[in-house]
Amino acid sequence: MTIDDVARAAGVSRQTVSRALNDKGEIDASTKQRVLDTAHELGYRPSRFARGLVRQDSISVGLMIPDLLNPFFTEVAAAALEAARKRGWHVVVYDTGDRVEEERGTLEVIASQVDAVVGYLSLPEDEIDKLIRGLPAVLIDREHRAERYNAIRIDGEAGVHAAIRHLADAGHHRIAMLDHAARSEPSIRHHWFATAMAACGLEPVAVSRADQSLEGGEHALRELLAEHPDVTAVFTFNDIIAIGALRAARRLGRRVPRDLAVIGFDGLQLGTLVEPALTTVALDTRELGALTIEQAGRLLARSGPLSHDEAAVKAELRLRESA
Amino acid sequence: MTIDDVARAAGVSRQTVSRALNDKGEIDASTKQRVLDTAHELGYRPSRFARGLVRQDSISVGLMIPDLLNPFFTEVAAAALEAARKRGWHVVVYDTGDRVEEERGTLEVIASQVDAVVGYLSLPEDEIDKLIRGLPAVLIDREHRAERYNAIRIDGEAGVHAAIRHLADAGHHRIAMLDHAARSEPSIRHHWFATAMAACGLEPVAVSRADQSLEGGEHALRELLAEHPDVTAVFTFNDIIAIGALRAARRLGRRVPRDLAVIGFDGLQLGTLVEPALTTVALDTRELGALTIEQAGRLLARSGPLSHDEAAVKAELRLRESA
DNA sequence: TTGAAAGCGGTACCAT
DNA sequence: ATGGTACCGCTTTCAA
Repeated sequence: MTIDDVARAAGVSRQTVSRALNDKGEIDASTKQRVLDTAHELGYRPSRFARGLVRQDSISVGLMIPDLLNPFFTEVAAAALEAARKRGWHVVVYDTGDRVEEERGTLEVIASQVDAVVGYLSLPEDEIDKLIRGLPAVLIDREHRAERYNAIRIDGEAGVHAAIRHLADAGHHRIAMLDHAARSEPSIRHHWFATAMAACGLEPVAVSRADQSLEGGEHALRELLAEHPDVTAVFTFNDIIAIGALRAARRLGRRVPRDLAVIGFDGLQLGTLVEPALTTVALDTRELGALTIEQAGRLLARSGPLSHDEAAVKAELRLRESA
Repeated sequence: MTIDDVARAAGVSRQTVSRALNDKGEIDASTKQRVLDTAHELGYRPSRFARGLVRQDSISVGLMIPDLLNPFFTEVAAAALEAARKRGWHVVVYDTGDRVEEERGTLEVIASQVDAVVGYLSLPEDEIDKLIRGLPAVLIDREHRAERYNAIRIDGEAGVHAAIRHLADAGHHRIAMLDHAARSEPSIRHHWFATAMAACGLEPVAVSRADQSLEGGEHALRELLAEHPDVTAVFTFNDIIAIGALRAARRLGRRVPRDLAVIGFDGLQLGTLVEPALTTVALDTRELGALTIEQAGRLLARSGPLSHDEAAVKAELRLRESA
């Protein structure tokens, strides 16, 4: 079913069909109506590829998200969508379910579908290279693993320092961290935590690892407190883990923040919803999304990319109730 | 920058370039390498449109979501993405921010970008008609407003009946509902509520309207209880409103479920997270997503669409702690 | 107002 | 192993 079929059925040339469909002038009203009618009867739809080929507009970017149901990634995705819409871009979203095979498969197929890829990728850089073959890419939060690709960094150093300082000022000196358990190396957030502790003249009581889920946080806090009952404050890799910890604390009968102070990382809206509201080192996810899209735009336009400093979003301490 | 530029630069024909890029056989290894190198130097990327034009594969659907940050829609989106990925489809996501203006603008531009649209649309059908001009569309949860389009319904009748029956059996007879405030007409969920109440021989104490937000639910419950202090149970339009109500109840010093029973609708994961966990009439969002994509597939294949009964997902009472 | 022809940027088929 | 040519389905330019 092509434009020619419609033309034939309506007894006109295909240019006339094109005119009718695209609301161009220079066409008799009755002809137009007749063409429109036959097109409708035939159930004709113009090929988006043929159209795109000739009108060189419309940009679409692929957005890679590890798990859309994780509220943090939901916020990032929403922010990226918003920034893209302002430019009239289309965003093709892929949820890789945190599986590298899915990442691979998606990247393999993505190259012929979008003009750029943005988002979270856990594959090593050389493998990404092979898969996307020059497709412009903007990776988010690669921590120390972003060498060759343009990445948007999350700079939580000052925020974490402020958080630890806040705990220290409140008299806490038995402080622990719940880091994530995904990769074998400690996270960069842990690094910030360690230097912040040192700057306050404090020694971490312990650093446990938690799955990035409510249950993960709950479980990890229970274990932590079992081993170190004297801990009075915890800093966590992210808000999800922190909220799990909050729940564990409540079930253990520890009152937050009186018996145990909890500080998360991310600044999720979800944190305002729990009781007590979560104190956290907050990220501006909308800025993160905007920067990501901005960087993609620069790559596509081949104008200079954002500098190392510009390509970062700073996180800052947001005091609520849990610390 | 086209395939011809690369061919010229490498001193070969464009077919040879095509072979090199697509890993076809029948090409000298050294030639291939030379072509690949020049392509890389030139920063050449094949046009996805030209490619799509000749290889007629790859389907992409537009997914319209009113507000991705609303956890319910996040779940639906994730479910649709999952179902689409199983078929190898690409999903272009549009967050309309609950504004009809955005809906219009998106639909207008979408027709030349995707093979089908699915999701939530609040525009009236005749306006949708004009905008998408025959693009296959699957609307979700149009309640009673879906006449001509294929829609996936949410059938909560039995679930709501079970919920009200549960309340009645627990001795509640002062029951109210917090409906949504979006449209002027009462929701179909309200209709189910009303018939369920009647079936139990009960008379609703009141039906208030709430914005679909935590604050909306909180506010609405306060007003409701101010006017009708004798209410002992509420059924809400959705879980978000219910969670807001939960918060209001706690702040008013009403213990849930002892002083006030609360039942929501949707079955959000979020509801397991609040304290007490929310009893709700739960929807299988994954099934909803799967059905939506399935229906889109049938429309594209021009095979028969799902029947009225098949195109529905049933909601059922999920007892947790709040009632 | 309408139609013929020339692309848009690729891939596939058939020679060479 | 490589190149010539047709063609994918549509829009734009130019004549008629």
